[in-house]
Amino acid sequence: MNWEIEILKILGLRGALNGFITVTSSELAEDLGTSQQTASNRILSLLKNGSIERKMGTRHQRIKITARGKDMLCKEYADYMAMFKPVEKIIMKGTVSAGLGEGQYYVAQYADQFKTSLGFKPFEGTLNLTVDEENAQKLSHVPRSAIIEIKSFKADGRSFGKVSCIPARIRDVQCAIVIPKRSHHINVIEVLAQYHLRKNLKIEEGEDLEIIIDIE
Amino acid sequence: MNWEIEILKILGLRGALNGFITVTSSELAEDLGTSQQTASNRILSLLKNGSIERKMGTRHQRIKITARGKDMLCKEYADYMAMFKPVEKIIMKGTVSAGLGEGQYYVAQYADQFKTSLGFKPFEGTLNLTVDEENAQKLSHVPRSAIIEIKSFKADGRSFGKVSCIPARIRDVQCAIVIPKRSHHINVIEVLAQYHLRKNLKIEEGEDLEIIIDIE
DNA sequence: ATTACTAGATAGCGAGTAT
DNA sequence: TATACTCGCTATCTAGTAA
Repeated sequence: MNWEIEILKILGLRGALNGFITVTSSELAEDLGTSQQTASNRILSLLKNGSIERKMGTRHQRIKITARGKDMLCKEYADYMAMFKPVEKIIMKGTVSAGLGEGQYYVAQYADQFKTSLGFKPFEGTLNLTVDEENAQKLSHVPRSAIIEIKSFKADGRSFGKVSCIPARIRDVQCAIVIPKRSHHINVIEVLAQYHLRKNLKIEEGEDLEIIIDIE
Repeated sequence: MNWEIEILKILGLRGALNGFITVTSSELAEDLGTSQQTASNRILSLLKNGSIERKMGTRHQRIKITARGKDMLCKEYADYMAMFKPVEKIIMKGTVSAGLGEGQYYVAQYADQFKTSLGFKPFEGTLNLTVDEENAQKLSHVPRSAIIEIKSFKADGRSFGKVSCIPARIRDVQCAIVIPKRSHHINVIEVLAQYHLRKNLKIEEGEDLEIIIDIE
C-alpha cells in the first residue's frame, strides 16, 4: 500500500478534497501509469480502508476524499514543509476541560512505554484541552519526525492499541500530547506530564491555555 | 519505481538535502517498512538513476540527495502546495539573451505537437531569458497540473526527446516556457510564442523581463 | 558491523472478459 | 460505455549468506 498516498494525491489535485469529483478508472490509470484494472483495484482498496468514499452512477463513479484520507495528505504535506521550510514551533490554544476519569487507567497501562519513549514517568491522569477546529487542524501540521509512536501491546488480559505522542510544553513544563491511533475528529486533546499539571501550574477548569510543540 | 519519492523523502527528512548523512540500510528498511535487502536495493537504484550520491566508508555509507533528487522532492512539494494553498501565479524575472540559433530547427520539428498541446502554432525561434538561481528555483514550484508534457517522437530520421511546456504570458502576450526533459542546471529558459516576441514587444537584448505563469 | 548477491517465494499486475 | 472479476505471469521481495 505504498501507492496509497500517490493516488490520494492525484485525487486531491483533481479536487476530491472539496467534494465528489467524476473520475474514471482509466483516467486514474493514466495518471498512475498503470492499467485500468489496477486503478480500479486501488480505488476498491482505498474504499475498504476508508480514505475515500464513492457514489456510483450508471455511467461514472464519483469520488471524494474522507477525513481520514485528508489527514494522510496533510501529514505528507507537513513532511515536505518540515523538509523545505522548517517551522520551529507550533502553538495550540485550548480550554481546560474535565477528564473522563478513564484516562487514569490507560495511563497506568501505558506507563512503562511512556517512560521509555518520553523520558519521564507520567502522572496517572491527563489534562484535557478542548480545542476549536482551527487549533485541531494544527496537529496535522506536526511533522512525523516530531511524533513518537508507541506500538500496540498486550497487558492485563487485553490488548492496547497504538498511540502517538508529541512532546510539548505548557508554560515551560515538559509534557506530551497523546493521541490514540484510531481517533478521528479530535476536539479534545489529552496531555501527559510528570506531575499533576492542573495543581502544579494552578490551572482552573475552563481556563484558556497554550501548549507549544517544539520542532526538532 | 513508485517508491522513489518515498525513500527520497525519508532521506530528505533525515537531512540528506543539505549534505552527506550516515544512514544504514537497516534504518531505512525500518522507515520504509521493508527488509534491509530491499532498502539496499533501492539505494542502488537511486544511485543508478542519479537522484542520490554516496560515499562508502568501512563501517557506514554516507548519502546525499543530488540536484535531480531535490528537484523531484520540490515537484512533489509543489503538488501539495497546489492542493492545500493554491498560488495563483508565479512571476519569474530574467534578462533577454541571444538564442543559440539551433532553437529554430527544434521548434520546427516539434511544431505539430506544440500546436496540439498549446493551441497555437509557434514562431520558429525562441526568446531566451537568462535567470538567476532564485528565479530558476521558481520553476520547481510550478505544480504538475500546470505543466504540459510532450512525448518523445521520431521524425527526420532521428528521435526527439520529451519536452515540458508551461503556458505563461509576457506583458499579456500568450507564450510558453519549454524545458527539454533532460536539462538540469537551468539558467536560461526558452520561451515560445505565436509571433516573434522580441520584435513584436520591442524587447531589446539585455533587457529585464517578467514572465508570468498563471496557475489553474 | 556493514552492504549486497543469489535464488526461491509471493504479491501485484494486466489481458481477457463478465456485468 | 463504465467497473471489476479471474487467473496466469512477472515484478519484487526477503531469507540465506558472501564479502
